[in-house]
Amino acid sequence: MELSDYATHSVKVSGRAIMATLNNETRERRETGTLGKLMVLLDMVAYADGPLRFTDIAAASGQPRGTLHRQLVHLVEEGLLELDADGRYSTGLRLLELASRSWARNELRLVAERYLRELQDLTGETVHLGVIRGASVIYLDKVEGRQPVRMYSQIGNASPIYCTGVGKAALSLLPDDRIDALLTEVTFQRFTPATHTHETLLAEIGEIRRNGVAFDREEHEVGIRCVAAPISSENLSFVGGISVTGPAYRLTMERLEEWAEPIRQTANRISTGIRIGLGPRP
Amino acid sequence: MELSDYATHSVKVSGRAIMATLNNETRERRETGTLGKLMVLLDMVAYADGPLRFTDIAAASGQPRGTLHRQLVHLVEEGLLELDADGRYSTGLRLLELASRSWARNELRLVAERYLRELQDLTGETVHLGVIRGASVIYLDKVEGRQPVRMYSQIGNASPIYCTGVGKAALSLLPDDRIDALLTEVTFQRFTPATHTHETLLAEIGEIRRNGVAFDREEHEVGIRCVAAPISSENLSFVGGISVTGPAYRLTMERLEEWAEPIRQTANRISTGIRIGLGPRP
DNA sequence: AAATAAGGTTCCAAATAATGGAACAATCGG
DNA sequence: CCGATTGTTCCATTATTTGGAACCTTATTT
Repeated sequence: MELSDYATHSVKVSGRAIMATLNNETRERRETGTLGKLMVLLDMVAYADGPLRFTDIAAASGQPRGTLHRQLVHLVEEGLLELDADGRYSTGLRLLELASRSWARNELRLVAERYLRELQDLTGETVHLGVIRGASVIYLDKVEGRQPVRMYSQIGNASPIYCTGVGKAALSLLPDDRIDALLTEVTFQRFTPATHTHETLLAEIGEIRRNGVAFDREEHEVGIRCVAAPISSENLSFVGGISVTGPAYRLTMERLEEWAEPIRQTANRISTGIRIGLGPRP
Repeated sequence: MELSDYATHSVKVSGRAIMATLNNETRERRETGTLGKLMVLLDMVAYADGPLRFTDIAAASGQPRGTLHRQLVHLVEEGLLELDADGRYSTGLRLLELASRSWARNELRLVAERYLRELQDLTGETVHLGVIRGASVIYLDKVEGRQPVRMYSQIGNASPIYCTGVGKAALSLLPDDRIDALLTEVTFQRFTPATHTHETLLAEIGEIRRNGVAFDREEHEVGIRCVAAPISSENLSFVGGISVTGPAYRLTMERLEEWAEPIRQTANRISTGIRIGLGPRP
């Protein structure tokens, strides 16, 4: 009942749209056959507001019941979905298990680890590492201060590219045509009075390119500011960034300016580390 | 080169074996068609020691090159795998993204959250929440002390059932025939001098049933002890547990005994919370 | 520099798996 | 107890996957 509108829309938008891989000149060819169909279901369940019943999924996916049934059985057998006693589907622990492996071995994360910590020590604020995927930033790691933390919370999270420090910093590395291509897919949602529009974002990109750092001036959330600097592989096969984030009352713009230089330096070190293939032991 | 032996074996063992769902009397029917084949590949990459090249995967999977090629393309298109500039495959960020959603919404975790924190406050030590999947314990959450933490590290991690407090506690809830069924799949690896064998484990299960708590007396790692208590849904459709873990020098057996009662109580509250469907707002 | 090998990719007829309509259970509400 | 709703199974049809072979492309050898 209250689950009846997990929005076919937002599923597609937040879930699948992210799929758009960055270096994909020839878009529109996600012919992944059987797997593609299953992933749509997985997305739907993952991005729903709560567990979904068979009927809900049937309605939203438009698949005939017989087909859907077998698909769900397969997903459950593989542990990608779970079916509880009340007949409701939610995502399976298998995902967590696979992601945990994936995360633990991620090369960028391993290289960046110690630098993030250094930045945290220097600033005392929360440090993030993120990567661009499609028109979103996905956070790969986070080092918080002394607080008792909800660490995982941000990791793996996907945020819009246009109102995060990491997103803007990363964008600034891309050639204009790629930026344009990316931004056509984006709908600019106004999170705060300071959130960018397409035009103001493009204007700021120029500035970011000159400075080598991007600021988030409460553009995503009121009361939250950050400084970020870009990271990339040599051929831009991936781009991302690191940022220092905190409450506006503590992070005045003056203070953020002070941190610009160390952030830029750290980002450069990470980029270099990636390029020369520094393993987990730099 | 150095990747040539990512062990077809350990892939199957650590990866797929975990799939064995608990309440599956009629095993041996993992007919998941296309999806199953792709998951084997995903597992292989996820459980390898590093990125794999096409040829490595081809050799290990035994698939003809043409077939394998298309399968990998599909996995990459869906973001489940990533192909770097050197032609090496590793797991994709899509997994992290999905798992992050999954984790954030997990009902058990949401119910348990505040209780874990309470236990952390009481003991000052690290508290874990885990669930049984096949013959492994998968950690769902972790609350650490004041240290600057590597939070994610343990979450999603799969550990053997027979040498973890949570695993043993959870086992103790199951009827003997199900325990037997589970343990036939298990090879008892000797991690420390105190690690259980099949026989000693069964012996301890009786004791755990009487006490309602399980101890890990340096059975998985020398110098690490823990107390754990079991959690379950009404019909045992899932079983798991919570534990308090720490260094042996601080966690004497006397101290662990003192915590037995609070842990038992907390575990009971969580079980009740689950059963009456307490949402995230208890 | 040419020849050879190894690593990847594309093609296509044959084999296999997915599809979806319909018939069949099970559960629910009155 | 009936009718409605929800979930499951069956099976001929349709679509996808398969795998061998031919084909590129890059390293390696002579």
